[in-house]
Amino acid sequence: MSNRLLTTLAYALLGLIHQAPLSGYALMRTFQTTPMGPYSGSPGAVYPALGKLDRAGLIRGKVERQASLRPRRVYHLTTKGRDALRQWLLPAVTADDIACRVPELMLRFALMEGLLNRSEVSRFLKTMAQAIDEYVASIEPFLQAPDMTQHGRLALQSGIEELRGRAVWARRALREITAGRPKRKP
Amino acid sequence: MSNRLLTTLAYALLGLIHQAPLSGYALMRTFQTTPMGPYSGSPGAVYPALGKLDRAGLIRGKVERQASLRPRRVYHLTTKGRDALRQWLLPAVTADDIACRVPELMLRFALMEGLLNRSEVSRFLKTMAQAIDEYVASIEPFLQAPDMTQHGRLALQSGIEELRGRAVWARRALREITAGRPKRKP
DNA sequence: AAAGGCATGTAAGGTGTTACATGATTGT
DNA sequence: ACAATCATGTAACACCTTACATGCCTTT
Repeated sequence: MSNRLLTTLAYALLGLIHQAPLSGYALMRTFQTTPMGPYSGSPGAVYPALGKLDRAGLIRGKVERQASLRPRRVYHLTTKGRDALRQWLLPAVTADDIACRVPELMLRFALMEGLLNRSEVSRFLKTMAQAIDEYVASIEPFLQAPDMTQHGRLALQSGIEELRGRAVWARRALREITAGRPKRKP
Repeated sequence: MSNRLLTTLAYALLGLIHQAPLSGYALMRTFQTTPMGPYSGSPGAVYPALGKLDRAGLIRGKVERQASLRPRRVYHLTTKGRDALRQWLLPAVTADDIACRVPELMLRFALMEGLLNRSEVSRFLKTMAQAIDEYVASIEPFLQAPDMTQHGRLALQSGIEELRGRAVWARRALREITAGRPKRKP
């Protein structure tokens, strides 16, 4: 079902490297020190992932400090890596994404700047708002379910409110991003 | 740092079994069909986890259909399992929880009914609201950072709004849960 | 009697975590 | 000279996913 070629971590690495060439350590630090939080700042995840991306030809590391036993590699994106990143960023948002992968959607949004054009970004945000509406409509009936406990109902309400907030955000972001490109008067 | 004995999935299983004795299949179905979504509805995760919990003495399976080659086990919680579940549910919420583990916090809230008393639940919600305030205050400065891209800023705003909404929710839930126990007039 | 849903389980494979090991650079 | 930080990497281990295998039960 999921025809993803890489893990979320790998795409996050590609996205950050696209914004600016970085070393493995700098990538780790980015995860640790910014609110991008839990896409893992552990060396045991980042270095093997970088090695794989390099072997797959999606990134290339330029070695500084060459004569040393400890090389320091600064990675940059290859054309192939750019394409792979675009393939991940591009798809429209589905209700299933909303049910299971909201954090990944926000990561995609944060990393798509400069890789998707304005109409592709608009499509992302529009389909995201729609998918939220659809998913929320599908889970709201659970609020009335008779076997729902008080805590279950409250937790579900919290989830629904979170998603409604994200839909509002998506529509606001859409306006902000399309701003400066006013509609031509007929 | 994390002195957790079990995985989130294992605690989720314990919590559901506490609400009502269930079979492995019924547990999987619960994950698949309710908005508890992605705590995994895959048999390759659920059955081994149940086996481990059984061997550890946290749950016990009553076998129906005994003579058959395919037993059907209905699991119920042992005293030891109840204690382990309580240990997971009880701790106050920290800013680090907010940064990395919000979904798990919501799961804890949904499953603590009937195991924690009213003052323990109150503490959970109060510390959650406080921890959110604290964490949001710590990440808000990033909005003004000069190297922030437009998408980065928008994504961060979305995250901040989500957390603010959860803090509002926590305080509302606190009122709802403490309702019916009015303060005695002096 | 066949089909489809109920129900339990295993095997292979990939990924992430933790902990550790090591080297380089900078500040005191 | 020493400590702290920068920086890269590996090994052991647990876990989850996917795919598969198997058996029971109800409906048509």
